[in-house]
Amino acid sequence: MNKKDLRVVKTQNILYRTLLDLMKEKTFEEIKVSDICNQALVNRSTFYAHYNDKYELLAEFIQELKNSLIGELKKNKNISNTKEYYLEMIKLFLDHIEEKRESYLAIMIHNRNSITMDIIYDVLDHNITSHLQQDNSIDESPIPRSIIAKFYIGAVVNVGMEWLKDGKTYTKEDLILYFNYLIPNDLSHSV
Amino acid sequence: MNKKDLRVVKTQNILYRTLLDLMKEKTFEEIKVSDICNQALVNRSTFYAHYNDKYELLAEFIQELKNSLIGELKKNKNISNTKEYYLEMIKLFLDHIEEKRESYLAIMIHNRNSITMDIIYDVLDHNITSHLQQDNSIDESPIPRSIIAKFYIGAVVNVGMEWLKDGKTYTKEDLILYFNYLIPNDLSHSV
DNA sequence: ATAAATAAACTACATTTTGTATGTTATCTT
DNA sequence: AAGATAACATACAAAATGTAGTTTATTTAT
Repeated sequence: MNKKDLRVVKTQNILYRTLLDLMKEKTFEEIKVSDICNQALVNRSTFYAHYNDKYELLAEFIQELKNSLIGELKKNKNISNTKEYYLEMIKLFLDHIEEKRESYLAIMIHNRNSITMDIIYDVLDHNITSHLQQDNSIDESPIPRSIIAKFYIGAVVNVGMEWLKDGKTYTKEDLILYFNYLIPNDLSHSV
Repeated sequence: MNKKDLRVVKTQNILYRTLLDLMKEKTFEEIKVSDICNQALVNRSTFYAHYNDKYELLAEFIQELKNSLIGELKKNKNISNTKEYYLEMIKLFLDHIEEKRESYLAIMIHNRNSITMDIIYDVLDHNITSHLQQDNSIDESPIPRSIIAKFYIGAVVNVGMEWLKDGKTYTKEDLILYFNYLIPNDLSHSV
């Protein structure tokens, strides 16, 4: 297998990085291909040699975040159907958004919560929902599994995003403690 | 006070309506001012007589939804600091998204959850957070009020949006019942 | 019902941005 | 060191934007 041409790696990195920087200043839509190229000191024709348009560059940006989150969540070795599993998931999720803080803030500031939410929901949804499928502790639940999943995913993500924006008023450990209170021992909510 | 010129009302309505229709087909960004005008049978120069750009039209669209939600939530006469208040809030919220279903679906399909979320979060956040300020039943809570608010708002909105997208697999009454299970009697989560 | 007001249509134009194509120069790989 | 190829420079056609000036049609107010 051949190593990728250094020039290609360098150009793509710098374009990626420049997009990130520009998103701190303006909406993604306000960012023109020429803006990226000017700031990156890359010729515009070179840009088009790599991407068909700016949306492709953004897609790469998003995919990178998704992959990172997916990788992070895989670290969860807890296979129990208990609260511990979900709390561990949340911890890994917080680790991830903390690590990618710069990226998430960039897309949140000027692009509304939009893109962020979708990235995270996609991944978490897939993970949590599939786990819930096998969680027979909620067989007797009066609430459909999918609703339970949406409920807690929405809750955790919303708190997480606020935490990032707030500039970490609380420590990650604080947050996990709060979630420990907020999430019931019995996810099935059976009475 | 003079009545608004009929021509103006007519044109604005048709532009608004056309934007909504087009958003069912493509991304907001893919929609060109000329697309709107062609489909609306309105001259492009007329468009610019009303709005500086398509973003201004979208802003109006969003504002309309916000106002509608604000109006809906005001119907809550329950002033207690109990679970009833929050459940009533949720009911009104569900009424709202059901009524504005077409609009919400339009912005969700091609524009990712983005805009939707922001509209709703803004309004709900303002409402719930300010109510929580006066809720002294959670004075003793180990969890900050703002976190509690973000948690349940994210949860409810995420479930609500899924409900819309799913085409109402459950009735509104079902949903309210589920929320009744999912939301604890004691919001403070004190042990 | 008519006149004055004004919105909408029509037309034209300068500007920006996009996406593509082509030849040259610089850099990397083997 | 030679061949491969990425990046640069330049040019161009097409699309879309935003503005301006003129004419036509509709509405409001008398």
